[in-house]
Amino acid sequence: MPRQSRTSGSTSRGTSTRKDILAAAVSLASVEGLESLSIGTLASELGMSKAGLFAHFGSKEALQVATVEAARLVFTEEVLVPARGRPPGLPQFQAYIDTYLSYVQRRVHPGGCFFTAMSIEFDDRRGPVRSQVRAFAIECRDLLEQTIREAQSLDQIHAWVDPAQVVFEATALVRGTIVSYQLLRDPILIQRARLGIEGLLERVRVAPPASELRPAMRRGAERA
Amino acid sequence: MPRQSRTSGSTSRGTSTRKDILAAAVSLASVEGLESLSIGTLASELGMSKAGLFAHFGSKEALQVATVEAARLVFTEEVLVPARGRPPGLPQFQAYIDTYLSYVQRRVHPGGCFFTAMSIEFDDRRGPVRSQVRAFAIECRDLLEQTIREAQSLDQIHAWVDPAQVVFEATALVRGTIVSYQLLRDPILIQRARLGIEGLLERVRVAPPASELRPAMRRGAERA
DNA sequence: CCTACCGATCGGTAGG
DNA sequence: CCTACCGATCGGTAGG
Repeated sequence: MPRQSRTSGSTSRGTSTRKDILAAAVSLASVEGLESLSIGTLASELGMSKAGLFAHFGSKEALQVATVEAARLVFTEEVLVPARGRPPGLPQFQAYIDTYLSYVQRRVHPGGCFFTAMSIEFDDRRGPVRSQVRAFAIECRDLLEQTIREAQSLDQIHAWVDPAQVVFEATALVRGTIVSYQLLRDPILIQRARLGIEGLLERVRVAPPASELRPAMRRGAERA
Repeated sequence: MPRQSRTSGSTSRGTSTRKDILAAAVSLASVEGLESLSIGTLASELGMSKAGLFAHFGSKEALQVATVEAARLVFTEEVLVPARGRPPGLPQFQAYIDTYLSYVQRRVHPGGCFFTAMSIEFDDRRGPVRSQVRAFAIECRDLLEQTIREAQSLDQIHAWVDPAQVVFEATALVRGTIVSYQLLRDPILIQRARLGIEGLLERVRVAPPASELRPAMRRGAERA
C-alpha cells in the first residue's frame, strides 16, 4: 500500500498536511503519551517520511507544543462551546460537566481525556508542555468559578457558598471518574458521577424543585 | 565515582539487590512511567551493568510486573495497614482517605500516586500490567465498600445508602484531587478534598455530632 | 554479576 | 516534501 489518499479537505496544501499531522498526533498522544509518541511512527501512520514531517515543526518539543494546542482547540469545540450556549448560571455549569463527561464517553480521543493524560505525564517535568497544561487547567477552573458566581447572582446557588470549593469538588469528582472509567470501562461509573454531581449541587442549590427528590445516594438509584 | 556503596541491609545478597532495583524502578516509574523507564537508565542509576540488572528479570515486561508488585507492597504498607488499625466503620473509612492523601502529600514516590500514573499509562494497553492495576483498583474498592457496610451495621451510616455510590464518590474525588495536586502543587487542594469528603459523609452519616457544624462549602472554610 | 555485541529505532541533519 | 545518513539509546543475547 503506497502513500495514502490526500482527501482531507482543508484550507491550503501545507496547512492541511499540518492539520492532518496534528490530528493524528493528538489521537496517538492520548493513548501513548506525548513523550512516547515518535516522529517515525507518526510519519509512517500518515504515509509520509520522517524528515518531511519533522520539517513542519523543527523539533520534537515544538511538535508536542503544537499537539497540545491542537487538543485544546478540540476540547474547546467539543466541551466548552456547546455548554457556553446554555442559560447562564447553574444550567451552564451542569452543561460543562455533561459535555466533559460526554467528551470522554464519546471517545473524542481514543485515549480518553487528553489533558488528564498530559497532566499525569508532565506534572513532574519542567518545560512548555507543562506550562500549557497548567494554564489550560487554570483557565477552565476560572471559567467554571465564574459560572458559579453567575448562579449566585441569579439566586440559583446560596450566597454563602465558596465558588472555588464547589468547582473543585465537581471537577475533582469528574476527573477521578475519568481515570477510573478509562481503566474499568464500566458505563455505570459515568452514571455514578452524574449522581455525585447532583448530590453536590443539592447541597448548595437555592429552592430545589420540590417535584423531584434526587435520591443520589440511595441504593439502586438509576437514571430514568 | 566507581560503583556505589552496597549497604542497604536486607536478607540475602541477591534478594537485596533485587529489592534495591525495584525500589529505584518504582521511584523512577512514578515520574516517567513504566514504558519510558529504560533498563539502561535504571542500571546506571544503581551503578550496575545493564545486562546484570536485566538478568534479574529476563524481560522488560517481567521487570514492569515486578515493579507494580513492589509498588503494591509499598501502598499496602503506607496506606492500607495504618488505616486498618483504626476503629471499624466510619473512622476506618475516613482513615483510608487520610492515609491515601497523606501518601501523596508526603511524596512516598516522587511522582505522586503510583497507581494513578499506571492507570493512565496502561488503560489502553492489553497485558499483565493493566491486569495488575485493574485487580488492585477493584481490591481497594471492595475493601472500602466493606468498610461502609460495617459502618451501616454499626449504625454510623444510614441503611438506605448505597455503599458503592459513597465509595465511588469519595475515591473519585480523591483521585481527581491527586491529579490536580500533582500538576498545581497547591496544598489547599488537599484541604479542599478533605472538606469535600466531610460534606459527602455529612449527607449519609447517622446522627451527626451536634457539637460541630462542618460548614464544608462555606466561604473561607479552613481547618483548625 | 560482567564485557561486548546484535538489529531496531530514536531525534535530528545534510542536501536536494 | 524526499533519500540518506548521523550518534545515541533501546531491549535483548552470547559467553563467561
